[in-house]
Amino acid sequence: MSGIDERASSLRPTRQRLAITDALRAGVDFQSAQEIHDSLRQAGEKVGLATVYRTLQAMADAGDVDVRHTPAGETTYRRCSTSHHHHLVCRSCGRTVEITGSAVEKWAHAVADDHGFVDVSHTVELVGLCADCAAQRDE
Amino acid sequence: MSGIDERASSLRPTRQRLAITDALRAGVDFQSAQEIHDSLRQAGEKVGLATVYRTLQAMADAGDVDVRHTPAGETTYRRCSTSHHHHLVCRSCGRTVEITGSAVEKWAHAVADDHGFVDVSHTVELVGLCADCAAQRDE
DNA sequence: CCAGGAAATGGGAACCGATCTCAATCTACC
DNA sequence: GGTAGATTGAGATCGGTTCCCATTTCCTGG
Repeated sequence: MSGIDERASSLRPTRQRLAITDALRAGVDFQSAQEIHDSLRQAGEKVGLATVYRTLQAMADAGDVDVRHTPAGETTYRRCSTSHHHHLVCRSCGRTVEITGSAVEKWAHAVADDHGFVDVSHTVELVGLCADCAAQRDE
Repeated sequence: MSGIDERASSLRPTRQRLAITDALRAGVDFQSAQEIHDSLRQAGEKVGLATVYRTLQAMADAGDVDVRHTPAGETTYRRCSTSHHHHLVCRSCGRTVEITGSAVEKWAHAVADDHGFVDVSHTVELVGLCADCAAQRDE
């Protein structure tokens, strides 16, 4: 494994890979490998679980998809340049608020630029205590 | 498991828990449960692995520590309000740059405030391609 | 100070997501 | 059409985490 990565051209467009790409396109949010495997099964496509894992990993390496780890320890994937948002999660009740912050986007881009990095994606997670849970804690 | 969480007062300050708190205090960055378990062993403290996991989880629930999932699938912990920085990682060669961005900190705080959340911690990860790897890819 | 009972502990089994192995299959190209 | 090399898939395997349950520790009331 050399440090230099080959062009992405070594990926052959097999039926399985196209199916996985489709599944990613169909899902609006992050999906786990197993979820994708399931939905492919239901769609009638027979694809091995190992293939799903391998393909998603290859895509992640190539930068075609973003990767995210859920609190449950699952690895989830989403195709790049999807309408893009972050989450604010309550650590007590799990309530989730979607955030779209152009401020972070700009910041991320600026920082990356500053260090000569290109093609940068980012993951942001805010975890706190929502108003209700905070009130309960303090009473 | 009711939706309403009890006060944190139900945590008894046992020797094991104090040891784990110490280990968290000693480490400057995120540590996995197993790393903490190891360092406790080396320090002469006999603490079961299950206890380490349980305690860290309880602390995370109570908001005393931040949780982070590494790409390798490990769950790591860091005590809150440690001197705090983020990483910019090259997805090809793994080069890492530490970033301290007061801009994000402010943004995170503002967003949380806006939604009535308190005691908010955040995790930010920037993944991209460093200048060298980008040059190699394009040649 | 002591007994009772709930909370906490720890070792090992169980679980689950992810990876690896390897023979069979398919695709691209000559 | 034929062959080399990439790809696939079923099952074994691995590593991190959680569960189980008997034992121990700690708090509380008497």
